Amino acid sequence: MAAKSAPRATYAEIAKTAAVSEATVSRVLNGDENVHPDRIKAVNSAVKKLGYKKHRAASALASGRTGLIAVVIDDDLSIFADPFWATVTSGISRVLMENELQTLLMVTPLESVDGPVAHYLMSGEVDGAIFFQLHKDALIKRLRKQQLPIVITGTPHSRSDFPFVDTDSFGGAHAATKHLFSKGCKQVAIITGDIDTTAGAARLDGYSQAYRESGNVPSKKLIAAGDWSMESGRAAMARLLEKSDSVDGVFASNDLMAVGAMAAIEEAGLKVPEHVKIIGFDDSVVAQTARPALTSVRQDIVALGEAAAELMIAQLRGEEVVPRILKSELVIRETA
Amino acid sequence: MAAKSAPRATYAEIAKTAAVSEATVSRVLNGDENVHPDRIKAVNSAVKKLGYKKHRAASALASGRTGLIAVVIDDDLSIFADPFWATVTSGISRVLMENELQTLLMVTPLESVDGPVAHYLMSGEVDGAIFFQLHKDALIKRLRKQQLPIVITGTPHSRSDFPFVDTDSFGGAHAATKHLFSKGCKQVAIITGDIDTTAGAARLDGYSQAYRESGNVPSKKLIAAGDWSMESGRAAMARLLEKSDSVDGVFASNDLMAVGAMAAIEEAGLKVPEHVKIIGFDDSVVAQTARPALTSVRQDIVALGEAAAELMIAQLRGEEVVPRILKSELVIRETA
DNA sequence: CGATTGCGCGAAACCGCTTTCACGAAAAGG
DNA sequence: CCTTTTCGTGAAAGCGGTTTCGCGCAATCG
Repeated sequence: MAAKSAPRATYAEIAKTAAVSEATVSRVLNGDENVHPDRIKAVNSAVKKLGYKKHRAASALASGRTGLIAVVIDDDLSIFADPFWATVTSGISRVLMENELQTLLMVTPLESVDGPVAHYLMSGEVDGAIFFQLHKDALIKRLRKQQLPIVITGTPHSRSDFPFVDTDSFGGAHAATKHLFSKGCKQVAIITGDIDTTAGAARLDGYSQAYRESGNVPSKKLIAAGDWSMESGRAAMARLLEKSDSVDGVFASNDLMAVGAMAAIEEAGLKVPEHVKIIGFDDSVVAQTARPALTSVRQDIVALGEAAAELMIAQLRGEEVVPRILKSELVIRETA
Repeated sequence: MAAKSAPRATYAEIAKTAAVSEATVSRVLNGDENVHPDRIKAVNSAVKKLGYKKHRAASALASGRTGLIAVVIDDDLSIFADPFWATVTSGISRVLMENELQTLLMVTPLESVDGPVAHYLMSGEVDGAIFFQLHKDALIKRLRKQQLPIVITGTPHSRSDFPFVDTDSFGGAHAATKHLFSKGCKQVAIITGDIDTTAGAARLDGYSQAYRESGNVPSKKLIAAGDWSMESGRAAMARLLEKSDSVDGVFASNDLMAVGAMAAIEEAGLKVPEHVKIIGFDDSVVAQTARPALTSVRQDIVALGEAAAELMIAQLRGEEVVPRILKSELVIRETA
């Protein structure tokens, strides 16, 4: 049942038509410096003439490099339904592909440091791993110790020396909050995400900072906890309206909660944005389909994935790597 | 920079501790029938004792089977942002993983039959390919001719003998339309998706059929063309309201267009569901965040992916394969 | 100008598993 | 009881690259 692929050219043939040894072919194809220009040319033209493509498995076996980068989503399937991760993944995939690397997708809870996936990653079957939604950093530490190049998408908790990429949550939240004040809001509340996550915490910090810059300190009453879900946004908003009827601006830490909050506001007989202005975060489809259309903090998600892949590639090359924080941008629609 | 993986066990060691030849080890590990039970046991316990894992690259080189299944998304990045495909992919990934196969993600336009991706797929680097969003079936035909196992997600145009999996678009549309009639609607319109796609056409057919079963024939005026986008839904609805002010039910071929239609209805000063009832298709997040919450046809998207993977595996085993159509189900919320 | 160093290159071992081939032993057949 | 099959098994030849090793030659040095 295996594919009856067209007969492949091999080093043997290239070596013959270029009149060099297979060793030299290998050197040329792997960019070894110490080869005479003439031979390089000869090999390259033979390669072109024969339409040669390197056999990945053979190369992997001999060199120990598989050309595979795992994209690991440490969770059950549901999380991948979030368009966010899918979009990041597509960015990763594009960049890797351009660099002759392949994207191996692993959607699975990483049970433990000894689980099958962990084992898999550690056994040299991939050249590197990019993690989303990090739950277990014990595993990551272990992998790093084994020299496996790692990139984390999202800021890791232990701000250790893991290479990571992230959106500027703090800056986005800051800008959103500031915008609400500039629109004349006096009592700006926040609906936080899960503040155990670094993104949740950073967004709260950005809000607080902007609040302080406005000359006041946000009262506890203006901070309502959510967990990223629409329903939690609705509940949080309901609580805010109860505690303080003067809330006239809300920064929700993601779009889903913002939409939930809008529902609560409407249920309370108030109108967005007349009575309460609101801003979300992510600029997801939901922000665009909401009515009124939701003002939101936009992150360039594809770019996030691309950055992750680039960090990976840098590591593979042995370059030093620094975390990368991507700018976010306020997209103004109707709610604020 | 390669990973300094723990020293791997090899066949040599297993053979020694089990006191058999490497050939026998291979037989046992690949499920060859003709091995004495005692030796099978010996090998298996040696494997366990040594914590042996097969070296994929070596195995691939020797056998020509890579254990890799490509998931090919024939489009640019944007399409993968659609949670639909991401969800399908996660279903695929899970099933493949359970069967010791890996998911190779390729998000890229398949330019031509001679493009790099095509070449890649044909050169035996993967054991099979699962396609989404098929644009070029010339390529697929070529791949099949090369014996490469293929599965298509979504009904292919040329209803040739490609193995495919799909949701029952016809049935879903039929049920939705019927539901609108049963709710007392008299003039039920449809907003179609791109009817060049098989899904778009099937949904229109389901609608028409249900309409006829209600004892009437749908007039042309009740059929408005969309292209799956929210904006096209809004425009289509506006046209419908113009042409016939008595429309009191709408089946939109996806959720995004349904949401667009709701906006148009509201802009016309009408209310959902009092004046116009509406049903979408997909039961995506958007259906849940919409206000009023959108009644929609739900497809089990993860199951779709799983089915695709299963079809793939069946082919790999050399079994005969028949297309699989998954049931859809109406999720009733507030709009109908 | 002989001795040392460095560069470019080919021979050959090797990566770890799969598969063909042939052989001895046991089972079946005459 | 001897021949023909069948069955279980190991030796060994790959699969297609990569990499070490060492050799010949030219450049460098004293």
